[in-house]
Amino acid sequence: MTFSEENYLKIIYHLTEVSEAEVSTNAIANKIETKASSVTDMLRKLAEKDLVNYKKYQGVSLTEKGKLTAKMIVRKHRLWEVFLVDKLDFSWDEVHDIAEQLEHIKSEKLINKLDDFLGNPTEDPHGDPIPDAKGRMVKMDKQLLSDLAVNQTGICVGVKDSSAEFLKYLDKHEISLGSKIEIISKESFDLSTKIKVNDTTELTIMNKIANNLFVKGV
Amino acid sequence: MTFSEENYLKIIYHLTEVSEAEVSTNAIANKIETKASSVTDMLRKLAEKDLVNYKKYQGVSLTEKGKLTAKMIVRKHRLWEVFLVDKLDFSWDEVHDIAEQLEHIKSEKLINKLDDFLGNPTEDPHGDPIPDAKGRMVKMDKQLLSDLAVNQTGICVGVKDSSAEFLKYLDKHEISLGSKIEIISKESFDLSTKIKVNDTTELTIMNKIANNLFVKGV
DNA sequence: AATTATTTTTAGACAAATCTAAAAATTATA
DNA sequence: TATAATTTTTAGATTTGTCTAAAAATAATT
Repeated sequence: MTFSEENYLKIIYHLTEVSEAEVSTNAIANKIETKASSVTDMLRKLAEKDLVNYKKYQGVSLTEKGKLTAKMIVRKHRLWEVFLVDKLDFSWDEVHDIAEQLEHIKSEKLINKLDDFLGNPTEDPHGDPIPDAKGRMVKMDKQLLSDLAVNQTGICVGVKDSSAEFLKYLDKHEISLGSKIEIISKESFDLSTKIKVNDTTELTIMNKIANNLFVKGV
Repeated sequence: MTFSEENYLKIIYHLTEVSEAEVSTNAIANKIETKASSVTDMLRKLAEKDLVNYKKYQGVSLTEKGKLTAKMIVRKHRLWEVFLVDKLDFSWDEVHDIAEQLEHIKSEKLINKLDDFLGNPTEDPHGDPIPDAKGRMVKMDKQLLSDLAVNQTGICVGVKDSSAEFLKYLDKHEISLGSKIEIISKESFDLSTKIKVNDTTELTIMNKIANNLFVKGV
């Protein structure tokens, strides 16, 4: 299993996570920043190895084998992120790129020992679930902040967009996992929302923010 | 800097460490398990990048730039080994292969934070010195066990051969870093040595063992 | 010193992963 | 439903690191 093959599997996994439907060649090409023709080549190779279901022009999906492989990569990625944040004191906007590298380290024993060392966490620093050694993961019931009505309150439990820019925005406004967020009012004209963070600070956020923050109702 | 280039630099570094002389193409080929022709190709490439001094048929040595690069790889390798042993509870014979992968992770910040997390160790689990962020390393004065005379005593401070086989042999006979070793007698006929470990166990070892164990005189 | 043996390099080929450009299939639109 | 637009695939080329086999240089031996 090469570095590149693993990246394709991971991308396909993430793309099927949201929509469930077959993934298109172009969708993969965009995510992985390569050309459609390169994707086609790789899909053939992965199909050959029975990791994806691929029919020309019809898009791809992961086989069970492919799905498990992808989950193990995601597992490694997220465990390393926990390590970086909890043990090495990285901030949550710095860990993605490093975990992209660490996720390809091959050693089952290593990842299982790391899992234990970290106390078998079920979520990474962005609130995403961590698959266990068998690929199982607990899915938390969470909703987008934008789905809360006025006067409702939620606890921040994750981010949908985990780009460094968005995470830094949250840091700046002192929103992190566990923060209490109350919807004060909504402005339908510009789709902005006024919220109160941790019972103290009032803040007006744009739709782009509310659509990318996961909360759990209280 | 590719994975492969880093491996070549590291090998050349280790080969020059022992003898100081120019390294031959074949010496590298043997260590890296590849063909001499492949080595020639790579040496050209490394010379192009000003990482090695290379003249056809004359062998190679590292430039200052190449040496520092190699030291940073060694630094990463050894720090990760410390992490694996101290934090994840691996035994000293299991860590080499995993560290071979981890040493290629690219992030200065990561390795410096890891260094701090581990308490800025100066030696890895095999007693080898760990270069600091600037490439400096403390070299301990150590000698081979085979250089001790009868009745002399030393403290085990490192291994010359860090193969899993040798390390497991040492484990079996309860020799580890810090063990006290006293030379009881030497048999010149078969080059064997009778030693006493930690003031308790007597043991007869072959030359192959005594030549690969570093001790510090007491 | 001449010849043999060994080491090293060159030349040409290959596999993996990518690319460009063109062809084929699918989807959208008039 | 024809035609246009888009997507996807094919064909052929490129790069990186490797290989084999042959040639060139160096080292060893008689």
